[in-house]
Amino acid sequence: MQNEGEFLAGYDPAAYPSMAVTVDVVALTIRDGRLCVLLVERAEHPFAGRRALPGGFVREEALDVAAMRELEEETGVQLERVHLEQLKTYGNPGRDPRMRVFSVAYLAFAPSLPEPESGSDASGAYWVPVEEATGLAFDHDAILADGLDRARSKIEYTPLATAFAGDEFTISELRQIYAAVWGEELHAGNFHRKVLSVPGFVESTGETAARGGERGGPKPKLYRAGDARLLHPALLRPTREDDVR
Amino acid sequence: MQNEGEFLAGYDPAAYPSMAVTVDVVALTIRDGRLCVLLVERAEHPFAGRRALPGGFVREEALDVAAMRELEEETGVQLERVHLEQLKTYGNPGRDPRMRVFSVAYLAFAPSLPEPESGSDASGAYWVPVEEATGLAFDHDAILADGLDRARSKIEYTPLATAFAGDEFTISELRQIYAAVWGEELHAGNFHRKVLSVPGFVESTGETAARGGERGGPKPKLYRAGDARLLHPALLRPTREDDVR
DNA sequence: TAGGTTCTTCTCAGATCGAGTATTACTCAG
DNA sequence: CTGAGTAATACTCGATCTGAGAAGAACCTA
Repeated sequence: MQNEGEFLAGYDPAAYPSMAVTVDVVALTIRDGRLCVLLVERAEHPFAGRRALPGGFVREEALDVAAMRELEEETGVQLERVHLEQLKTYGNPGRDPRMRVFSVAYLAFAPSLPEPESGSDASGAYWVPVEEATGLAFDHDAILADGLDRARSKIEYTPLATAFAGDEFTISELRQIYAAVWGEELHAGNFHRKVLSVPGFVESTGETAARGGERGGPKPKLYRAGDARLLHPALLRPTREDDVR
Repeated sequence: MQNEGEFLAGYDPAAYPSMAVTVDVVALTIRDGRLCVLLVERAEHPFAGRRALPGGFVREEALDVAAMRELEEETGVQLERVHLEQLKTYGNPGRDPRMRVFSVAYLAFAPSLPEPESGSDASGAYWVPVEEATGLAFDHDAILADGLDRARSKIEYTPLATAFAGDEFTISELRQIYAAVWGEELHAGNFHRKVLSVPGFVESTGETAARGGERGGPKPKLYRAGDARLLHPALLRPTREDDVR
């Protein structure tokens, strides 16, 4: 882990506090049918030039306030419909070569957002498909993996997949969100039946989309998120024998 | 926007209030058919004389090592079969009147342990039925509530209920564990069918208990925990409409 | 020995599941 | 404008899972 020799050589631990608390955010969204995570390019040592999860030090504020602040700073967007929940805290000695750093990781589900402009002063943040988000700084690979696990199981029994969609969406769009997060296709007819049969998952707007799909098909009906907080019954992933043992 | 490196370079420890990181443990067990939590009586200010979750400062060690250490110090027992998992981190400013304290809470599932002797130098820890564990120090009431939520849902889709049992147990004992954690009775026949039908949940020892129940009934067969890490299908709680919305 | 208790296995109807089919409405290429 | 292909939605079917209850045998205490 401590491959930044020059940096560490000039670093005097005694001059600084021996520990710090940060937040790191695993912010997920769906772009072009792919599950993407928000990454930043690190300018400073350690891990200069490497990609990392957005994050920073916690100020005199609550933890979730710090997480939301970091997320808004990186995306440059006021986030209203974003879902944010605490994921896990990482504090192994040595995970940061400078000092003992405890990082409280958060998981965010965001509807598709504009790419942060690289020219703007906002930040050097950008969305990356999760399969391509490897080799991150610190232990952020592990944090991302934990976030993906959480996201994939959370949409099974909560309506949080709707947090990836706009205010109004079609059943088909919702199905594509599940497909993107789980990385596998779903049976359209069964998914349709299931979503409509779960009380409070979605509610009809009474409207239909302005036009059908790009390659044909009727105009789908529009729905918005319902008031359920849990899905009963749950929308389970196709059984994966491997994960069971 | 500044990243961690820039922040650290200009960081003056004297300009900021001191902070600390602690672990607190929600240790659960079943005693006499009741779900109990391990509490300690605080000797020092703040909250002197109040009950609290066992916990303490994190040393130069991993977080889960700190949690296990605290738990062993309080129970005075070497814990081998205990399940320990991270619960959530609490860091609201003001949750500790002395300074900013971030507490990483852990959740432990323990088989029934002997009551720590109050005469011993081990500690002033004791098991308390969860319904009676109110008015705790700091924000420990909220931490305990979160731990109970987690435990109640975790035994639905993982075999962790077996962590409350001994090495060998009967289906009936397992059912009483579920009943104690969920706070409701379960249909014995259906529970029996369900447990045996989930692959890897339990495996037969081939033995039967030395004697039947205290008030009659045949000698039940003995089982031990199987190798499953997830229950497929899950053992869902009777639907609670209230919790859904 | 009698009566009550518990373990374990069945039964049965209703809900849910995955897989497939059918119908209709739409888009696009030519 | 038309025909081919695609997608939204509804429906069918058999397999599986569910909760509720019943039954029989084993076992305890009185």
